[in-house]
Amino acid sequence: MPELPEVEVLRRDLEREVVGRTIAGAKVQVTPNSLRIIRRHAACGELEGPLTGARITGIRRRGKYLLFDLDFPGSGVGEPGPDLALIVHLGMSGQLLHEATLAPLRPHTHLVFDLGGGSQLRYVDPRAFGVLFVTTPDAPELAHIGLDPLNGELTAKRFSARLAGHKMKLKAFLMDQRFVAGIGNIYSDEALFRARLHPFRMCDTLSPAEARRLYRAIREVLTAAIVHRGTSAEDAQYRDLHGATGQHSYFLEVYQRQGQACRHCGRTIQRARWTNRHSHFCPRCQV
DNA sequence: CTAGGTGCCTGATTGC
DNA sequence: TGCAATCAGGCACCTA
Repeated sequence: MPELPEVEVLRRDLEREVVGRTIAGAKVQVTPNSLRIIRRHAACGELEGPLTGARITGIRRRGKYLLFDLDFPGSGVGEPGPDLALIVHLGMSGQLLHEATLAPLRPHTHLVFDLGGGSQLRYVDPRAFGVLFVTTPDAPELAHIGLDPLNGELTAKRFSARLAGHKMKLKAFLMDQRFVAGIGNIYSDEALFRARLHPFRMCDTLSPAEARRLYRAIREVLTAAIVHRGTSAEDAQYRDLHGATGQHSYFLEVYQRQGQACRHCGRTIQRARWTNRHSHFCPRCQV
């Protein structure tokens, strides 16, 4: 499932391939799932209208959200900054694919953006947990998203302070988008393993050294995953802009390795349920 | 403030 | 062989 590294890989691909291009046309494929994905708009036209004729001037990321900055050639000449933003959240199974206009539409294609020059940007999402909408460039809908662990916003000091102020499990803290932006089930498990911390430890029981260890582990795990172009695990259908898989699944230490030996100490990796979600961890390495 | 539950959805897998 | 049940997960929303 797309978390920060997967969304960042996609952002970089999009920056290279679609920034500077103009959306010649936007079309919602009208199905119940498609309408649910664009549910912030009452009608397809509210999305198709504003997007048509817009020039893509930049791609930003906030946590797991992608923001396409859009400019309109005719409007606000000389005004700095974009006029509008297109927000995309991939949910569980969303894919943004740059495909030839002549290529047949895949099943579960919900939106098609015509980029001219014989190519299209397509939003495909079998489980349809994704969300897509247009808003103002400051995107007030994303105000709840917390600090980014990689771009300098989340310093070790800020992280430790936030951690100490909460009485909840580490797993819950890491997954909560208000505190650290962009971490989901895969990378919370991997970061906790790397920091040698048990997922059910309480935030306020960590020593300063342990908090720093967790901070470093988060950054190292996310950075490595970006280098490997993301995780495309068995049930994680992540694909990049060209439909290619990421290679980070080969580097996972605990996620979906339950029953297998810990590569560090040899003990069997455990899986434990916590409020409808699973945590994977080594019972010896993680305390 | 936090914990924990539900619903949304499809495809792969498991069970009978 | 075939069909039904189960599970995976992020997030919004709800109650205690």
